[in-house]
Amino acid sequence: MKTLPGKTVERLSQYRRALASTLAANRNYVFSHELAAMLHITAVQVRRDLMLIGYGSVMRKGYDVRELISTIGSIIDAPSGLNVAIIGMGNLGRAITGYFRGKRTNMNVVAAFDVDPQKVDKVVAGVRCYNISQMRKLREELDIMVAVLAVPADQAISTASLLVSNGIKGIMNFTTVPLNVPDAIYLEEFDMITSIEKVAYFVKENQQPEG
Amino acid sequence: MKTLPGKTVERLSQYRRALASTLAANRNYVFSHELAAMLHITAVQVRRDLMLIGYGSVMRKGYDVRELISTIGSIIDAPSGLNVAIIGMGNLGRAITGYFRGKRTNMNVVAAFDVDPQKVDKVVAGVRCYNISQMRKLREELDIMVAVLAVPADQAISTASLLVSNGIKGIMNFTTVPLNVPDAIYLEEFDMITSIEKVAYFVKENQQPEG
DNA sequence: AAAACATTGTTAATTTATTAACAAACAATA
DNA sequence: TATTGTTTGTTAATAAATTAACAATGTTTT
Ligand SMILES: NC(=O)c1ccc[n+]([C@@H]2O[C@H](COP(=O)([O-])OP(=O)(O)OC[C@H]3O[C@@H](n4cnc5c(N)ncnc54)[C@H](O)[C@@H]3O)[C@@H](O)[C@H]2O)c1
Ligand SMILES: NC(=O)c1ccc[n+]([C@@H]2O[C@H](COP(=O)([O-])OP(=O)(O)OC[C@H]3O[C@@H](n4cnc5c(N)ncnc54)[C@H](O)[C@@H]3O)[C@@H](O)[C@H]2O)c1
Repeated sequence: MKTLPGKTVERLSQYRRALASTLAANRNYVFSHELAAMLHITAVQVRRDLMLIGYGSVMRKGYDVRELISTIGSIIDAPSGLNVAIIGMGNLGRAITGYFRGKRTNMNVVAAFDVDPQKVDKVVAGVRCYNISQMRKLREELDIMVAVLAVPADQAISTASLLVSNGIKGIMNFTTVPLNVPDAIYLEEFDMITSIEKVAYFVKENQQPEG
Repeated sequence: MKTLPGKTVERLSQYRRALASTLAANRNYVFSHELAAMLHITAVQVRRDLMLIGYGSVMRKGYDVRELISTIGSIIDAPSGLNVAIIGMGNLGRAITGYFRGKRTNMNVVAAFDVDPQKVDKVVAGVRCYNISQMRKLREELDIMVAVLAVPADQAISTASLLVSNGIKGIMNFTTVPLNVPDAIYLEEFDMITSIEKVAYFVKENQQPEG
């Protein structure tokens, strides 16, 4: 299959989450407009995304929830699951680790890393924290592909290059420091202040974003 | 000024952050291509965004960093600052509260709210936690406009309607529950699992998102 | 079993967002 | 002071994302 647009990938992840809650509510079928309402988007958008992943089999009473969940999984999930490490077991690192626990996803947080002896060897939400010096060894042993970077700002750049040189393939960067990584490494960044400033702007303008 | 596209607002916030670090490095002017490099975007994009906010005065040696910071502020910031509350002082609530501390922004986290007696009346990173029952009163007294929702999933919907009925104008939703709020309330949502699943997908595909 | 209705998949149209192209505005250099 | 080089602001072109339109397919109602 052709590589999907990033936006579609994001929505597929969200559809799956919405579908899981649909299932939890004992509904076995959903219409495109129901899925749309849950995500605050249009039904056409939903249908178009599902078209892109070639989701066919449908009766005229909506999509088969279980089937769609599994189809989405077959598209966006790595076949054998994907191992994730948290780098920096501070407030944010702990919040993320806790968040993953119990979520039924195809991803596993298999390790955390820190430099602080107080954090090392502790277990949080079932995840053990190792000294960052063991990164190379454990990266390989545990087959860690993706790192969530949650270290202090002044450690961000050096830690990111350590990750890259140790064979990490994707980085989710929560620090506010813009990272430079090789093209082959997929980098995603998020900053709450940007998000909240956006909320603030549109609250001030008292309207929705144009476009 | 015409309402800006949401994407541009996001980038303005990021420009400002990048500009602050430029200033910290004792540079008083930046070129569009330098700003672009810091955000991994193109110089044209930068120039176009600045055009949209009508940023004029420029000598031929780049943008005046201080001036640009203040111009961006005059566009995206609320004139008198904007007060924010954290709803749910758990792991994530604490991480966000700590994150705001010391960040020079126009926004202030002025209160947190929780139901747990263990959390109420405690102070974290300079922010006091109140019982949620005091929300209405304090919302008004402290002029809280924006709420960051970080309560357990099963409390999300009821808490959101409480926020709305108490006069909150914008919500940053970190729970995984899709909220329904009146049109007049600006709603922004974020889910780490979606972001990390996106990283995972493009790592698997071993390429960048198309488009 | 015909008519009316509901829902999908897909193509076409529209709208947004990004990128390219380039004249104008200097600054530096010869 | 001409010439060369940089960098901007803006218009035009391109590309991406969303929305609209609608035929096809089946379901329900009469
Ligand atoms: N993007 C966002 O929305 C957002 C929100 C909150 C925090 N943050 C950022 O995330 C980062 C962490 O925030 P926090 O509140 O958890 O901070 P924190 O200080 O609580 O945690 C940082 C952790 O990193 C560890 N650490 C330090 N140097 C390290 C190294 N070289 N290698 C591995 N671990 C190291 C520290 O020991 C500590 O445990 C900060 O950069 C902060 O600005 C971002
Ligand atoms: N979007 C993301 O990326 C992301 C990441 C981490 C956590 N989360 C979500 O954020 C939420 C909080 O996560 P957490 O790890 O901080 O959980 P947590 O359990 O540590 O914290 C939740 C807090 O909310 C309080 N609370 C419960 N009911 C409340 C109510 N009615 N009003 C006010 N406060 C109430 C609890 O006392 C607790 O302090 C969860 O919904 C979680 O799924 C989202």
